[in-house]
Amino acid sequence: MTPKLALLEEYAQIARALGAPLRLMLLEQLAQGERGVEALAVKVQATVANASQHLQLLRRAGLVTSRREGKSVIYRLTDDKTLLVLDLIRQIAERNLAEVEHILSGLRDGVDAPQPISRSELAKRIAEGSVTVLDVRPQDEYLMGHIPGAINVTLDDLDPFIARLSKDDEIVAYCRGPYCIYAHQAVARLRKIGLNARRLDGGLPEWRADQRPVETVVA
Amino acid sequence: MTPKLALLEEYAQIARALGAPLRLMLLEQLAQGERGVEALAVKVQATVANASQHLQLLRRAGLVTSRREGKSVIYRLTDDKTLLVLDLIRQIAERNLAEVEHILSGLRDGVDAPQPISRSELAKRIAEGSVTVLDVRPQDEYLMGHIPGAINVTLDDLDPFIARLSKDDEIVAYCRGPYCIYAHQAVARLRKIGLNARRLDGGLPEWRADQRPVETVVA
DNA sequence: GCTACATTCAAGTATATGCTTGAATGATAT
DNA sequence: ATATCATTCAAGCATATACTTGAATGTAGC
Repeated sequence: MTPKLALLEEYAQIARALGAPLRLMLLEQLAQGERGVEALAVKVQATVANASQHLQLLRRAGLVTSRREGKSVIYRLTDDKTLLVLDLIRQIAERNLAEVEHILSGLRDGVDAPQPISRSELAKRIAEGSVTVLDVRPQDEYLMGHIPGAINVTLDDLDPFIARLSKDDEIVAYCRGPYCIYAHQAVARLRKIGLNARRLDGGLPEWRADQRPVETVVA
Repeated sequence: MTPKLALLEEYAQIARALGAPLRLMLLEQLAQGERGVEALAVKVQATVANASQHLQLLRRAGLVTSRREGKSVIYRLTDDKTLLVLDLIRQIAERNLAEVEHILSGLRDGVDAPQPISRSELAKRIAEGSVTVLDVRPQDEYLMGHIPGAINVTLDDLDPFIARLSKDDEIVAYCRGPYCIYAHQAVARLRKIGLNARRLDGGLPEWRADQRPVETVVA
């Protein structure tokens, strides 16, 4: 019976690695692309030492790997399946935890949002030129890669930007992925003033995983 | 930023619920079908109070629900997606954790096992009558449901049973699901003595989830 | 070699978790 | 009502985890 327990302990270790908000944020960042420790620490608003410790825990669980590059250590996701696990957990949470439904309805701010648009649908609309795509992530993440033609507008910049949109435009917003709520918030605000806005299903990592084109701004 | 953290905390709670071997065993049992607290406690070799506490934690995470039935409380899985998460975690573990590979190779006992047979393939072979199916779970689980025609042989009973098998038979063994190692062990022992044995991909819950027929022994 | 810089390690503290034990609750049957 | 049974609660202990702080390690450039 001992090998069975040993195996379960290994599986449990992976699950525990996903069991802290800060580590989920780190994984969300790493889903955008590989990063150094300090950049990650800034993004998740933790001290460098703390971020480093969490990253090492993720590495022990096999979820990330690291390499040295000069003075820096660059971390990246080991396995794309990790993103599938995170998305499944989110689905389970939305279906079974009243608390989650409550938080999400708060984000919707009394506005009824339509179903998210699928990535294949969005690709078609982009080809037709019949859609305005908003990337609501911070600028540095936008620069590292975004959906071709997408306009980078953070939530803070949204109000001044609204003047450039018309009620006739179809607007699609996206951000980091299933855990990112910026797109929810942006859509809620746009719909509240009568604009035709929807969320994209998934974020940039999912778009990229579909082998769809990604535009980069060269530094 | 507070709603984001609140959401992540909910997701993390689900992940943490999967972060203890005992709870994984409870979920494995519940994947076979709903059960009362005491039956579960016996199966996972824990005290009733301890099992009850773990079950309550799983319930808080939304992974199981319970109902009262007379004096007993019956628990069951809330969402079939939970099994998908468990299977994904197992896949990640096997790909990325050297420790897991090491444990599994110990189970194989120096024997090279072929790829598991798929469930659709097995269904075809059963229809042809060209396969001997072994259910290596404990008898009570076999009685509650098994693949039609499967023979119930626990690992303890395997040696006396071997005489009834011939080198010409194609043998397929299965047990509870992806976390169950009985089938690995049975296959290793059968192959060691030259028999043509393979494992089924997944266990009874996966077979059932495929809408395939399940045979029950009425009490 | 010396210095600067990014990351990791080590120690300390507060909090959370897993398990045990024994008592409390809830439901049924007499 | 009382007795019985299954489950849950409550308290206590040992261990694990999250975060902070300050020191140690490793690499690059002078």
